[in-house]
Order: sequence, then structure tokens, then C-alpha cells
Amino acid sequence: MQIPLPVRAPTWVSTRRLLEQKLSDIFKCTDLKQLKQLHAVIYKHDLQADLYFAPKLITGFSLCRQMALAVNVFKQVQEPNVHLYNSLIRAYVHNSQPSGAFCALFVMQYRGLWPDNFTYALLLKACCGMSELRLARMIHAQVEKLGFLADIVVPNSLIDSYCKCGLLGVGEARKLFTVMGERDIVSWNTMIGGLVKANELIEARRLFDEMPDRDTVSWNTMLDGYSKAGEMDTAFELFQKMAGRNIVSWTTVIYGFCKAGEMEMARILFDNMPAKNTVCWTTIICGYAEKGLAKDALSLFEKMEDTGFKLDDGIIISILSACGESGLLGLGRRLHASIQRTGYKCSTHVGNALVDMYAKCGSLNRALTIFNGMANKDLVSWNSMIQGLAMHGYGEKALKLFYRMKQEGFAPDRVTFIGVLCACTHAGFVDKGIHYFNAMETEYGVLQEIEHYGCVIDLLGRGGRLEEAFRLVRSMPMEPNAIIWGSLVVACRMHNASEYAKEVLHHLIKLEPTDASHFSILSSIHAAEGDWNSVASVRMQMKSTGTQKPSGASSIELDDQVHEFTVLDKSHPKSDSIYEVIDGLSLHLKPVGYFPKATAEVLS
DNA sequence: TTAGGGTTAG
Repeated sequence: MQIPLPVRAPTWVSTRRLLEQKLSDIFKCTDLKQLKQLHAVIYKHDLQADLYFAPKLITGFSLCRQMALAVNVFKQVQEPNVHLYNSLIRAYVHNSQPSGAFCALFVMQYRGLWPDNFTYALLLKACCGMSELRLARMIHAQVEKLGFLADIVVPNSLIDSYCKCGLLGVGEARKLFTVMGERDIVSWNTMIGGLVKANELIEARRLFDEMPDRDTVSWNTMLDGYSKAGEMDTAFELFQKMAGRNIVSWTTVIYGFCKAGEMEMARILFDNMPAKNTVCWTTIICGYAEKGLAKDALSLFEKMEDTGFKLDDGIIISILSACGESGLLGLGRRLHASIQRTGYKCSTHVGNALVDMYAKCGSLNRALTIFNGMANKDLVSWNSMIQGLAMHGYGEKALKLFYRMKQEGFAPDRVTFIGVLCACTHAGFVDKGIHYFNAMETEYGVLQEIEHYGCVIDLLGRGGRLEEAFRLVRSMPMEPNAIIWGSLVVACRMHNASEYAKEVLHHLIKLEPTDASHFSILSSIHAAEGDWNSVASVRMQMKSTGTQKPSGASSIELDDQVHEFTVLDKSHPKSDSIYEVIDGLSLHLKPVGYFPKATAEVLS
């Protein structure tokens, strides 16, 4: 008798096994094409709702930054379990969408499922992105009640969340760290990292010295602290002393030297690194770019491409941002050309960075072309473009874009209003600006913050409405800062209101006693009034605080080289012909009514 | 748990 052989089952089982194997390899990879293919196969076998495959697909898609696809997979599952919810929450956290993570939590609880310790650890990560102290405290109370604090991952995540909530949070973290029964190296490292980020370097070092054992992460955290604080002697001493240096250690110290302006030292370390990745290339290129050293930045960028490092969002955004900061249009365009040549798929972030770079470098048409061509604009795209137009005096165009933005369904936020108010200032629309300032809270529900007050005070001041500007400063619900007083100084000088200016400068000197420019403006006002006694007293005050007057400088980029000039500067090799051109320009300007302004301040 | 990174007034 012939026994019927099962035909379908083994095929099915082997397909499943094969898929399981394939997926276990792939779910850490970020290749969307591969993942989509696998998803199609899984779908063909009707396994998309399988509780083994679905979480892996969700994780895969989230790593590829495809939240919509991840959510879609989740929705296919009829009865999701805690594990699946955790995958979805992890996906939201990974894609910096903390609100999505919390929504998933509410739905999960609504469906009668209890979050476990993993859920809470993930939610705490989501809290990190939100920097919400209240939320961290709420979760703290809950995990304590549920007994999840016993799992060391949970208190460690709590410390991390607390640390990201500012100084108050670091205090809470410190309390928890002190009472923790068991601490592992992660607890120590996280606590030290939190202190470092809060600029509590001395306390961080105390804990670092107190640690039972240190790993590379512990050393790197301290290196980061000293590098960011500009204490490069100590940072370098630690770097030399430490064992088990890794690429992060090298990059951290290189970053520190770049920020301190010690590019030679940064370069020596960079050239001697045992291995390089995109992060350290980015660090050194941006180091050069931020210092305006366009040639070095460009040659290193080309070297990086020759070495075979592929572009990623990190490099592109960092370098473009540095270009915008220093006005290095050449490097920015070169990078843009690389993006186009390699067919790099621009994310919205990269698009925004390009818009910002071109706008800041004064190439508004290019910024507009990129902006108009962007398929997925977000709020930042609109804000960057509005700000770009406003910055260059195109107030009307900026406001038009603001209307278009609203028409397309985007709700303006605090940054949008900074752009809008700035547009009104530069275009001289004083009343319009005041209208928007008043409307932002009542019509748009956006809180008026000190930055917005700053814009309006600047707007009033430049518009010559000094009385109103001062009235607004006095009625502000917050303490005016140096920026507010600074814009008033500008206004007072524009409108020759020396009595007001003196009052304002005294506030400024109190707030920023080491900033020489305040002293020099004050002394120039006294000088203009012929009050030489006061001039002498300001100079004395400057000397006693050890403040020196820095010279103002203008710079221009030409053939990938930034040329810097100061007042009466003759150091440029082509100085003679430059002055010839300036004299020529003055000859043309005088007949049409422009005269050079040479006050005591300029000549002092 | 450690390194680079998009919009913010003068």
C-alpha cells in the first residue's frame, strides 16, 4: 500500500525556514530594496501578519526610515501582542517620533494589554527625544509601582531620560543613581554623560575617578566633556593615558581641537588615525569650513571622495551647515554637484540643508529652485526659505511664502514667526510686524517668547519708534537679555538717541562685562559728545576687567579662499589696488549723496 | 551608555 506523501506542508515549512533565515540576516540591514522584496515574498505566502515576521519587518522598515510601511505591517496583524507593540514603539522612537510611541502605548492599554519592562525602557527613550521632565517623572512613578526598577535596563534608561531634561533632570538622575541598589558600567557611564552634557565637568570627573571599572565609553565620555569645554590640555592628557582608544576617542579629540581652532593639531591626529569613518571625515572638513579655510575643507572633501567614502545625510547636512555659517558657497556647490552626480536620494533634511546653505550664501535663486523642487516639504523647509528671503531683505516675498505655507496646510510655529517678524524688520513693515506679533498667540496659538520680543523691539527700534520699543521692554513678561539690549543699542545709534543708548549700554555691560564692543560703543558716544572724562573712565573700566577691543572684520570668498579685512587694514597683498577701487567707488558715491561715516568709534 | 548633523532676532 502506498502511503500518501504530504506535498504542501514540507514546501511551506522549508519556505518559512528559508524566510526566517533570510529575515534574521536582513532585519539589521538598511537596504530598502532587499527588504521590500522580502516583504513581497512574505506577503505571497500570507505571512505578513505572522507574529514572527511582522516585528522583524517593522524593525527593518523603521531602520530604513519608512514609518508608513512599518505602520502598515502593524495594521495587518489582527491581534497584536505586547512584543509587536514594542516593535512599533521601538520604530517610532528610532524615527524620532515620540508622540507616535506614546499613542501606541495608549492604544495598547486600551486594548487591555499590559506594557512590560521593555515597553517602559522604550518609552523612556522616547522621553529622551521630548526632553519632558514631567513625563519622565510620571514613568518613573509607574515603573516603581510595577516593580520594573528591578530590571537594571529600566533605571538606566530613566537616568538617561532625566539627564536629557536639563539641569533639574540631572538632579533627579543623580538622586536615582545614588539610591540604586545595583549599578552596572552603563549606569555609571550614563550618569557621567549626563553630568558632562550639563557642564558639570568637575562632578563628572569625580564620578569617573570613583568608578569601580572603566571601559572605552567611560573614557570617551570624559574626553567629550573636556573637548566641548575647550579644555584641550586635559582632554589630550586623558587621550594619551587611556587604553583601548577607538575611533570615537580619536574623533572626539579631533573635534575638540577643531573647535579650539587648533587645526594643525586636529590634522596631525586625523592623519594618524588607525582607521577612518564618515564621522571623522565630517568633523575635520567642518572644522576647516567653520574656520573659513575653504581650500583645506575642499581638498579634504575631494580626498574623502577619492578614498571611496560614500555620502550620507550626516556628512551632507554637517558640511552644508558649516558652509552656510562661513559663507563658503564654493564648497557648498561642490557638495551639491556630488549629490547630483552620484544620484544620492535627497531626504527632506538634506533638501532643507541645501536651501539653508544657498540662502545663507546669498544665492537665493538656487535656494528657491531647490525649495520649489522639494517633493516632501516640512515645516523646516518653509521656515528656512522664509528666513532666507527675510534675511536678504525680500520681506514681501517672505510674507507671500508665509501665506502660501498656510494655504498648503502647514501650521506656523515659533521659528516661522521669527522669520516673519524678521521679514517685516528688513522690509520696514513696522505695523505689519506688530500685527503678526499680536496675532501669533491669539490666531495661531504660538507662544510669544523672548526671541519674538527681540524681533519686535528690533522692528520698532529700527523704525525709529524708540519710545514704544522701550515700553515693550519694560512690559515684557521675562527679563530682557543681552540680545534685546543689543538691538536697542543699534536702534539708538541709528536714530542718534545717545541718552537712551547710555542707559542701554549700562544694562549690557552688567550682563556681558567681558564684551569689549559695549565699552567701545559707550566710549564713542561720550567722545562724540566731547565728554572726554567719561571716555577715560570707560577705558579705565575696560582695562580693569582685562577687556580688549576686538577689531571688526569683513570677509569675502574668492576662488575658495576667504579674505578677511579689518579697518585701515593694509596687510592684504593686493591692498593697494583694493584701496584704489574703494577710492574710485567713493568718487562715484559722493555726487549721489553718500558720504563715508568716520566717527570717533571707527577711528578709535 | 561614547564622536559629526537641518530652520531661531543683532
